[in-house]
Amino acid sequence: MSALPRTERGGRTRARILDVATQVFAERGYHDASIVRITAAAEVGQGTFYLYFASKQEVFEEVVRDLNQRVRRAMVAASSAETGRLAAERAGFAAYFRFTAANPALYRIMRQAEIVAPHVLREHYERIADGYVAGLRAARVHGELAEEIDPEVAAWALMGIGEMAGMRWVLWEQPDGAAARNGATTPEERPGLPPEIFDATMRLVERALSPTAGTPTEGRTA
Amino acid sequence: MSALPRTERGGRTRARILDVATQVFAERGYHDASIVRITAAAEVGQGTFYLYFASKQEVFEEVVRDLNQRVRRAMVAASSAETGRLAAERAGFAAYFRFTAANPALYRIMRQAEIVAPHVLREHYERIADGYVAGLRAARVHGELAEEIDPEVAAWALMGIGEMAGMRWVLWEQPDGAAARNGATTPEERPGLPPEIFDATMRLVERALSPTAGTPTEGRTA
Amino acid sequence: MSALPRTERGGRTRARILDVATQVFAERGYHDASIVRITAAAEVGQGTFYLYFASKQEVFEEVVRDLNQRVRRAMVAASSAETGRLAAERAGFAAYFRFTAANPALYRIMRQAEIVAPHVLREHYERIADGYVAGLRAARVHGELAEEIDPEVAAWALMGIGEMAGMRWVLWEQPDGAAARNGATTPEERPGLPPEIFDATMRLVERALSPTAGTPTEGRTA
Amino acid sequence: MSALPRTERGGRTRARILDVATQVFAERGYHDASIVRITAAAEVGQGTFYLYFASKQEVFEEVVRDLNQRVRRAMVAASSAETGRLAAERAGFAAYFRFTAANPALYRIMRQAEIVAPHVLREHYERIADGYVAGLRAARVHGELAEEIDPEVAAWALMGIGEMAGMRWVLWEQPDGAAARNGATTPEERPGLPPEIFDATMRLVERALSPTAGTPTEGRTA
DNA sequence: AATGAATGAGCTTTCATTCAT
DNA sequence: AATGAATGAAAGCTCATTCAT
Repeated sequence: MSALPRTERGGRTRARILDVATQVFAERGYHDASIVRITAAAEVGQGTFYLYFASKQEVFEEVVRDLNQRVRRAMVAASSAETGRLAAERAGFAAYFRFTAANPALYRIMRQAEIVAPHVLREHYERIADGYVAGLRAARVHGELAEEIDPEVAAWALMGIGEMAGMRWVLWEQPDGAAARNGATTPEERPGLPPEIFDATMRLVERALSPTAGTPTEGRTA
Repeated sequence: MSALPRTERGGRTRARILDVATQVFAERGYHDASIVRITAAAEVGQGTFYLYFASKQEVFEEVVRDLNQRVRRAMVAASSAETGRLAAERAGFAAYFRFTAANPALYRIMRQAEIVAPHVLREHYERIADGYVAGLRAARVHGELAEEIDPEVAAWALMGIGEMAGMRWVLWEQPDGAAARNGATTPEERPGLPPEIFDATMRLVERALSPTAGTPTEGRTA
Repeated sequence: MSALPRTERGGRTRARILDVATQVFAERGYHDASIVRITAAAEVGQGTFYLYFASKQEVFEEVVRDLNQRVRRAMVAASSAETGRLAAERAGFAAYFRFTAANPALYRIMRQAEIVAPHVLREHYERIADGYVAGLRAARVHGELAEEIDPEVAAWALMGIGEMAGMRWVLWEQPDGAAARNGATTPEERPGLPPEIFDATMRLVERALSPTAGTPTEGRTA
Repeated sequence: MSALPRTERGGRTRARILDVATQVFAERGYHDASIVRITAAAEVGQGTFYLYFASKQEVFEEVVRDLNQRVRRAMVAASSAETGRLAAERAGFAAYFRFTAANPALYRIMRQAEIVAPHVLREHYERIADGYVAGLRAARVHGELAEEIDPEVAAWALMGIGEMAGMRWVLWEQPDGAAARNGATTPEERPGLPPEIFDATMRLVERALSPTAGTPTEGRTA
């Protein structure tokens, strides 16, 4: 049976296993990610695994929750640095792409979650959507969101756009070194998405949401 | 070794296996969809499977290609019935949701493909995107697509919106019998998506793409 | 059930299967030599196989008997061309090596027979031994075999020497093109064994058997 | 993955599996010696097998190497107890037959190795041959080997004689209880081969090798 | 005479999990 | 807290053989 670690040393062991599990799940898929492999990579015995996690399924769910927390924190951090509502949204979007670029595990693990742990996947999407909805409601209050737009529907649309663009231009391009081409150096500046794609995407998003649609936004790069 | 069936009887057997495999993969996931289960459901011997497919992986890829073909055909059929360009796009979108509602297998199988057969998944998305791009280019020619919108980016955004909305409002709602609640009777009228959601989504899409953005479209139901 | 072929065409089919089976058994071993592979190589349907052989085991035994017949014929033909008794023996030996060089299948198939069809293997060795025994008895009558030598024991010793030398210097050397190095052109002259090894072997054999032992034989090359 | 046992308990388990595998391979042949059968006979779970051996092929090779080591040790032990060179050779020969009589597995497994693990089989023969060559070279130095005899060729001839005689008079006779008939009691005295056959064989060998050939040796029994 | 579709037992191998130490 | 030996069910896949055509 699993339990919370009682000592600091135990805490470190548990964290190491969780970390390694994330990588292994992402690289090999849930089913090929055997406990043997995970424990070997974490340099612990197989039995040790079961001190901290009740089952393979359980680590997987933990991994999903962990990733969800991390990506949401990155998005919140980025958007709360902005003052304008849509500017905040744009910043959050960019943060999402950056996270994806830095943690391709996110995608691959979420894909698996559809089968392995559907309820946790649902939570993942719902929590991100909630963040978008909150942001859009705030924008609405400030008159920055077109009246005819439903924040709920818009939130899921934004997520879909982000996920698909992330897959297409971040993940698939990654081996080609797209990020490097951007010439950006600090993580804050690295957009994840190629800048022209990011701009085109934001233009589309802003046309959809902004009350003053049709007015092209300035071509800022995220 | 697998081979193409040489007799009509063989052709029927192969088709039955492919069909059953689609269901089983969708219901249980690639890993739990054992050959034993597939062949039992298809009511053939296990060896028979290997007359027509070289491996489990191979049927899976075949299933993905088959679904891709079917969904694209449904979309093309629906949109080519319309005359206006964006009307065609709207019709294709609706067809996608209907297909999703009728074949929830599509989603679940594509999610798995990310891990099981990434190159085939890529083909799947690229082929659908190509369809959108072609439609949007045609719309551009007729002045129905805003100048500042990149058809490529828009295509992937549309796919993302469709996929996310389909997951959220078609798949997740399905056990609740949402489709039934709609009161629609013929498959043509069944929108897949609840009509108010479909409308809200189309409003957002049309704001994003149409040159006359900001002008709310009338609330047609797909 | 299998039956003897009734037509000439059937005879050809059966012969083709037997021939192909010999090759496939030699190349892949009894167990990896599947009926599918054999029939495919023979370009007949799987069912056709069972028109001529009752089972896989049966073809194998037939193959063993066939090879035994062929190697004995080669040996008899070679030795009956000689007049001296030990000269005949030497010629038979050489024929054995030549056959081995030309049909490496012989070895590989006999090795398998130990497990797959032990009684047929026994027959194989006993028949060859019988040939040697007959030759040695004739030599004894002509005073060409030392009194203290038991023909039965000598026969099996000769077979052992031939088999081991064939394995060591014919089979194992074969990829190195040892036969080619000999510069011999007609099959009759090709010794199978490198000539210096063949001579050394014959010297040893003749010392063992000849009544005038210790008298080195002239270094003829087979 | 297989690994060396890390505890004493593991060492015992591995040894038991290796031992049982030798018997099962000899009795049923490589192919019919299923892992299920081996592990059942060793009274361990199937998975346990794979803790110590990577595959069926791997145990088989290990078994071959193990047998090779044991038979060579038996031969060396027997021949190093003798002082005369050819006496040593004779003692080694006898040891070989005794080993064969006590471990019929040797033959049956080596036959299989031709197909299953040819390179290991080759090592097996080469190592034994090396032993003979060393012995014969030493005999040559002491003037106990005829000048015209090539030690290399003689070594392989001796192996061939030993193998064939062992097959014919040890293995094939065994079910008839030949060894028992010999009336020998201690393993040292049990010749493996019926004494008259052993003597006849040694006579032949000594004629072939000894510089004073033609001089019948006294009919000592091994 | 010839075929190829169909079968299911049986193979090797993997893996999450338990437990004694 | 940590380990690694042990397990056995279950997986994917092959194959000799049968049989309807």
